[in-house]
Amino acid sequence: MAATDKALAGLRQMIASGQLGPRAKFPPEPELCDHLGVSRSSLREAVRSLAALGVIESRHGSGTYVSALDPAAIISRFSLSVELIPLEGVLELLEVRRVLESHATASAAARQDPDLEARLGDILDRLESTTDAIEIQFLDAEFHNAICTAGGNPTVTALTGVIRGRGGHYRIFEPGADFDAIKQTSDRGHRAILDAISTRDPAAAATAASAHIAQTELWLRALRPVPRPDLP
Amino acid sequence: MAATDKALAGLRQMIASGQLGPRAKFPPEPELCDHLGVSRSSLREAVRSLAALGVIESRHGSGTYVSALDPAAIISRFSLSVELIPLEGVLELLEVRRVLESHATASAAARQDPDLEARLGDILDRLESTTDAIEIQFLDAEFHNAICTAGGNPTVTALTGVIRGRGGHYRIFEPGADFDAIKQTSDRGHRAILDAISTRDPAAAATAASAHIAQTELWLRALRPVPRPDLP
DNA sequence: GACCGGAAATGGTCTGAGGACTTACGCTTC
DNA sequence: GAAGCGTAAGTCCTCAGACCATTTCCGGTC
Repeated sequence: MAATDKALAGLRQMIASGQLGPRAKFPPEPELCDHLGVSRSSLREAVRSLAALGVIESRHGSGTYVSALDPAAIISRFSLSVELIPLEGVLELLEVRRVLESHATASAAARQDPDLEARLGDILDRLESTTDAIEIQFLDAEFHNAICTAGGNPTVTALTGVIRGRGGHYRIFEPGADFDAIKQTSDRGHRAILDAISTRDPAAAATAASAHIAQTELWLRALRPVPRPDLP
Repeated sequence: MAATDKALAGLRQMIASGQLGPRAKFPPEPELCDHLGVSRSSLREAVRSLAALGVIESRHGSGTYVSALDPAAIISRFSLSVELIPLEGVLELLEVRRVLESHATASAAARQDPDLEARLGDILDRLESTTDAIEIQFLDAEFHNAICTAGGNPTVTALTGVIRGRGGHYRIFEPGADFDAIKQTSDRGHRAILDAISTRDPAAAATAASAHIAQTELWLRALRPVPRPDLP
């Protein structure tokens, strides 16, 4: 087996076997090299691999540690790769988001949480009164994120967040011919979701969320916008 | 900015900017080092990071390439990290699987595909006639995988597959007091799913799939099995 | 034209050295 | 005695150079 792969397997097994639990500290690099039988370069490449996946963390001057192994945190690491997926693949991912967020919205509607309703109402008020693309994206994320969080499953929140982040790289809300029509439809979609949550109607909430995201998919398919450079 | 991070950002931007599309070849390492202003070690660690995420691939003796950037392939890379998540987190993930696979099963039921039904029936026949834990897991995976594939969204198939693979690390089907009861319930659950698909009833299919996976969640919560070592 | 062997290109691994950051400890000071 | 501070040890980070392993390509041979 190749050196880096051997180191990778060794590190993974130290965690998988339970020898090192969440947040545990690894031995220093020289010791690990000796234990695994590879050079420091190979070991470090293996460490970087697992760090990229959110499984371990290196802290300069301190040591190398197992991460908290929190599923939401690990899923969030996907944004590094998901953000590079071309539009075709993003549409596949949006179906995942539609299904998951529809479910989370239904869960949120099933709960009795006046605070959530007030916060969502506030977000929508601000959202409806702005035409700034950056602010629209920010408030939209806040709205959906609050609902998913209320849904109760952090993993779902993280996953939908990653996908939404990728979708946000495409400029739907760009000044142009369709801007006003799109913005109005989007605003109405948000209101429909909030109404369903306010009336404690999970089925209506699921439908409204599903329709709202399906609408986004349609716009992406129709407009085929190009990804924009990173925001400031 | 640290050297490795600088290299990482540079590589990502080469892809994000469209300068290098799917399957494109990177310049040789020495050239990249020069271009990015970092040493070869730092560059290689950055390359390993992106390789771990399924974004790029190094081929010994040939070169370094952008991957196909296929969402399903990228999601499959998650299994490396998901397999290390403790039971608590796995239960959160199983809710994701339940929702997604329920959706995919409904989609499969909505299609007219006699081939699928025949194949699923064959799998279930074999599944019902074995008590070998390894074979049970294999056939179970084949059953669910065939349904998700028929659902039509490869991303969903990959995601549910990753989560199912993690669940499979826990020995539910272990010879013991409850083995027979659990096996029978599981078999009935599979039949219910196949029946719903055969009768082209998406709603029933979604319900059956959801109930089947919810049952798995209950078993995991109740039995709290320990992860088993890797299979041969 | 097909096969084969060697040379070139390229990533993989190892070693050694020095730098940068964090942490802990002992000292000083109040 | 407690707080602040500086030093030293521990640890990861980066660089440089050399050599190995694999793939690819090209020319020669049959």
